[in-house]
Amino acid sequence: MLSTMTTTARDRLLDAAVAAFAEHGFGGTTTRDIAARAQMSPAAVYVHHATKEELLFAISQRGHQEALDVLARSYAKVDAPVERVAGMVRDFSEWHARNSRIGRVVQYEFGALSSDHRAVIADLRRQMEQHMRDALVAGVDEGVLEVTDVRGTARAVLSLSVDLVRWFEPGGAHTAAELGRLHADLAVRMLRPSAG
Amino acid sequence: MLSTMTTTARDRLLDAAVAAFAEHGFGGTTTRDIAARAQMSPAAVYVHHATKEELLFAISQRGHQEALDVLARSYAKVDAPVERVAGMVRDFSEWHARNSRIGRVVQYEFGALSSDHRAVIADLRRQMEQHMRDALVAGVDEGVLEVTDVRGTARAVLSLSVDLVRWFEPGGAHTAAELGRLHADLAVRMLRPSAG
DNA sequence: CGGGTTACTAAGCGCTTGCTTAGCATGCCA
DNA sequence: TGGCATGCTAAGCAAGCGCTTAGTAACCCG
Repeated sequence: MLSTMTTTARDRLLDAAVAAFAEHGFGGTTTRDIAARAQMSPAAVYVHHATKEELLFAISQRGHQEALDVLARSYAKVDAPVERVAGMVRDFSEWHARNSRIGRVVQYEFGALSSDHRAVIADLRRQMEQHMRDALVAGVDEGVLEVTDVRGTARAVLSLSVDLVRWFEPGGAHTAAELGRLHADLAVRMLRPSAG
Repeated sequence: MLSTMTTTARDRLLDAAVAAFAEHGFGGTTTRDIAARAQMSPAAVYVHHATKEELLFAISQRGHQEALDVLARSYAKVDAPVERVAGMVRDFSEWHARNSRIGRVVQYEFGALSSDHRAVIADLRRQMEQHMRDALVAGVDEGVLEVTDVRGTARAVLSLSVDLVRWFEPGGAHTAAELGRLHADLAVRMLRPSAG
């Protein structure tokens, strides 16, 4: 029961911090606000995390790792390059829509991390871009994708998914699944060889 | 000379605030930091702007208006739908690359605005999306673009340009002009009717 | 049962925050 | 020439900040 309670309190704190950071930004959020959202005293924050920045790092690392896992799983699941890229974009967009608050925090508060923590996160980001580049290169090698600037195009394809955290709201014009399908379709059209 | 000096001091303050907000976020920036960057005393900030939030609003309004003007000019300059969309994406991406710090502030600090100011900015954003939707619809009507979800696709096309403020650094792998051309090419491929 | 660990709180320390006040030089207009 | 507006600064106020300290209740293991 103790370790269950511990995990619960820690997670309540992480959830509260995600909500607060997404709403007011890292610099605009007080540790008192986080504590209140988690229904604890201000000092309780420091039982589980040494500083406010470590709370952000925990959120950022978990968020990036989850997103990377989504991308890696979608990469590994399919061999045919076109269908593989489509699946990656679909799942990556859908994850960002379903986790848009977390996405906003991890994308926009990168600069608030300490330089050590920033290096850890930057490495996770590099891995995401590498997965997408690998997927593009495989398609080019098989002649089913046409990409002249692999680095720039990989970024552009990922932008489609990432940027939706800026405006996505559950209950809006699109569901997460619809956005995933739309973006996958647009990405495939972006990458297919021009006719002729 | 007086009005020149006034404009200069006001603009120095705006520039300083853009740099500070882009680096630390709105909540993480102190008015003392802004004043120091503009080489003034902390109180001088309040000679030109009533509150820190009004400074952000001035930056956000100016930034959004400039970006909207870029889009509107590119829309008006060309009639042929495919070339028009290509020009809009090229110029919009290039502007965001050349003004990535301003772009970061106006995109990521939207939530820090007062609700009155937020309404003004939201209207400018609506106009941008409307311009892109109009451009897509014109192409669909002429049969030279294929778009099933106009609203979602317009957002996706704009995402290509906007999202680059998240990572673009002058002196990186791409120049602003190169990114504009790349994104314009990708957008056109996204929107062209499938062969057959 | 007793020593130690864990999860927490009430209170608060020292500092920083957004913003204000009082005052001063400069330049313009009557 | 005198009165007033403008653009600025030095000093500082009340409030709020991140984080610490001292202490308590509950549980765990020998």
